[in-house]
Amino acid sequence: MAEKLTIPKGYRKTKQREAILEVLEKAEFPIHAEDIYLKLKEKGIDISLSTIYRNLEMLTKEGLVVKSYMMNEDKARFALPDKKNYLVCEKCGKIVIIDNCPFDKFKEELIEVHGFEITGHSIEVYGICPECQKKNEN
Amino acid sequence: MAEKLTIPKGYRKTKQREAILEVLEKAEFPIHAEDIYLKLKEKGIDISLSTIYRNLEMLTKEGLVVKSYMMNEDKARFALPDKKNYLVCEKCGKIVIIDNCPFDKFKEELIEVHGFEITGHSIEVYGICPECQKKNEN
DNA sequence: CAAAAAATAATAAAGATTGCAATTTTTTCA
DNA sequence: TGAAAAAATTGCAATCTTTATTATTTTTTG
Repeated sequence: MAEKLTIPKGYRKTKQREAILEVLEKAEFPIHAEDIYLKLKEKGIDISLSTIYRNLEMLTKEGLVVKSYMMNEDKARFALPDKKNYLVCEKCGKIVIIDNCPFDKFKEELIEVHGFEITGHSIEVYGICPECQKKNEN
Repeated sequence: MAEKLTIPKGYRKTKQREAILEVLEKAEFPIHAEDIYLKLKEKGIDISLSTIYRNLEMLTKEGLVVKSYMMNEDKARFALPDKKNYLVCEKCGKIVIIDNCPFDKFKEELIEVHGFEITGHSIEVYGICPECQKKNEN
């Protein structure tokens, strides 16, 4: 849980940058650029949306953050790499992170079959969460 | 290969619709709305981009088509469901479809751990293809 | 503490997607 | 077959997310 995220080498330390990293650390699943903007606004930290986008781009390039798109959404989400594989409930939209991603078992198979050198992956699973299953028993 | 795609029940048969389905059937990997537009233009079929978007939305809702976003691209791609899991080369952008997706083996595990009723999934793997590995031996 | 480099803010611009009103095409059924 | 009704398409405007730009502010360096 307590990831020790620091601003990557070669980049300056600014309060905006640290605030963005803090929001990403606390987030329980991938969030939108605007979510970061609003969360910081709540805390009284005024920041420009473009600063958020610029920093997210940098953090993604540096590998500290993973960008993803979710089912039927036309805007990107950002998360720390350990939150990049998730289940989404089609009814209520709940997002549940997949820990211990079973992907590694596939990896070898994929390397063998396709010859790719694999550097990353992202898995999105859709379904209906237990609560919504109970609600909609029809 | 020869998927038998038909316009879903309750929708009218139009040449635009059939043309869009044909392009999707022939595509080897997920493509952009604009790719469909250009492919049809080549064939002399003049169609409006908004018609393409409207139909893609309908086909996605009906489950005939899967929408996805690719690494560092800010526009959606569309494909038949059997092409939704793929490898992307980070160097040359080549896309290779993953057949016989090993996901089913995980499915049971995910159901057990999270209680979700699973309806779908999508896997994107990044890496470097064999050709680019050879080129960049440095 | 002053100069140089980097980052931020604010706004404009770009690009993808959706909405809308008018027109055209399909379907229906008399 | 051939109106009439329903649905779909067009063309364009509007919207929304993301990127680019430029002036200003903040950090860093020595």
